[in-house]
Amino acid sequence: MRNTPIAEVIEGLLESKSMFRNRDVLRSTYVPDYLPHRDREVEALLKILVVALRGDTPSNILIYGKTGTGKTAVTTHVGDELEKVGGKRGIPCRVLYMNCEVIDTQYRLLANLARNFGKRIPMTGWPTDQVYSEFRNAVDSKEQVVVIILDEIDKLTKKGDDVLYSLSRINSTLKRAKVSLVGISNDLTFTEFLDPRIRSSLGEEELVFPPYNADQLADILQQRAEMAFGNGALGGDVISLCAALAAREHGDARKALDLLRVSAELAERSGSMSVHEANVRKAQSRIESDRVEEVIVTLPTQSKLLLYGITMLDRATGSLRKPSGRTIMSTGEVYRIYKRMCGMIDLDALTQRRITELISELDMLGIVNATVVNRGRYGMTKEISLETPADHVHDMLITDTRLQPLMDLKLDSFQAQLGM
DNA sequence: CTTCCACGGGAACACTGGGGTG
DNA sequence: CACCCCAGTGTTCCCGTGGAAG
Repeated sequence: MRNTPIAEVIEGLLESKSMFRNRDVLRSTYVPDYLPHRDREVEALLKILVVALRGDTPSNILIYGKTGTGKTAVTTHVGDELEKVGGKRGIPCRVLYMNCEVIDTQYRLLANLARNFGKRIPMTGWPTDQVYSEFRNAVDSKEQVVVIILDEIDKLTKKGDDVLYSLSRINSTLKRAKVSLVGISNDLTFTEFLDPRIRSSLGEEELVFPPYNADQLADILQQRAEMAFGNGALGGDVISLCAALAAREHGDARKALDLLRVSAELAERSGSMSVHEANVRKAQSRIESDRVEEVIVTLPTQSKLLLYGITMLDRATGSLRKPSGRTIMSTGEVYRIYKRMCGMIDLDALTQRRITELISELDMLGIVNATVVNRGRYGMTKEISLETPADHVHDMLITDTRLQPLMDLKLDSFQAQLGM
């Protein structure tokens, strides 16, 4: 291989037979024509929205369900159908999909909506209400039905109460057009923090998507596998294993699909023409470690340094701890280390208030475990422990150039500094 | 009943990157 | 051009609060 020109290697790889016929159908973003085990949900959603084609205003809808229960797939699928039928019947019907995890401010949401109607809105600069009226006027410029899908709507509620309020009652200001909102959330409790007026108008109808069980997941995988692979590419138990593993995690179809796709990719890379159970097991740990790595390398410098401090503490106490147990650290300890390290690499230290917040973020990302405990006379703190082996995290962190000066920091001298 | 340490909400601030207007 | 307005981000400052150990 070493002596072969790269061009030839590429040629060879391209010509070698692939077990895949169509890899993309295994991605969770792919929406098939038929969604197994979601007939009820499709029908329910369609029933609510179809009144728009009779000239009435459809209710606003909230859709709940854990990740990978088909919320987005069902909604976009129904949206497409609605647009098609509307077009056939001469009723202009627009379905706008907005992912609030990406479009996460009021301004950006309104600007994106307005741009869908050909308005030119600058990225920033205008007052929000001006963007709102641009959008409103664009919508009301003719008779039409507009369905706005707000995916991950819970991400918006923190900073976007106002926009939800105005959108939810936009209909009363429209003369010709009709607007319906479809909010999608995986947090069942998110309306609790909402202004009651918004809550009632947004949640006129509510749909809850139950998680898939293992059999249903297997059906979904079977459907996709037929499109994705050539004959005989899958070993006997591969699908049921993927389904079982994903079912264990609240019936997440996205996870099941990822498992199947990555298993197949691993098998292919190892030169095999079929996927086996072993590939699935390997894929499982691979997906998780890829996720962790992705999260860690994209962390802002301050969080990296904080995490670096946590790994150092973990490693330093490693020799003292029982083989099974993790090192448990408190906020105070971690903060002291962090501050010391800031001095070493010439970085402004953040306040403890802020660090508490960063720790919580690391917790939500699943990098560390942090729970608040009340130790009575000894006050309140977070008990922090690493979720992934310290050495592993450590190796990823020192690839950051700004953390390089800390590389030579040896464990023993560190322990000495701590007085251990 | 006190005491202790940090949690976490809220206001306020500094800055950035973009308006529009005279 | 100078100038002020606006949204958004990341941060600091201030502070009331929890709840078991002492």
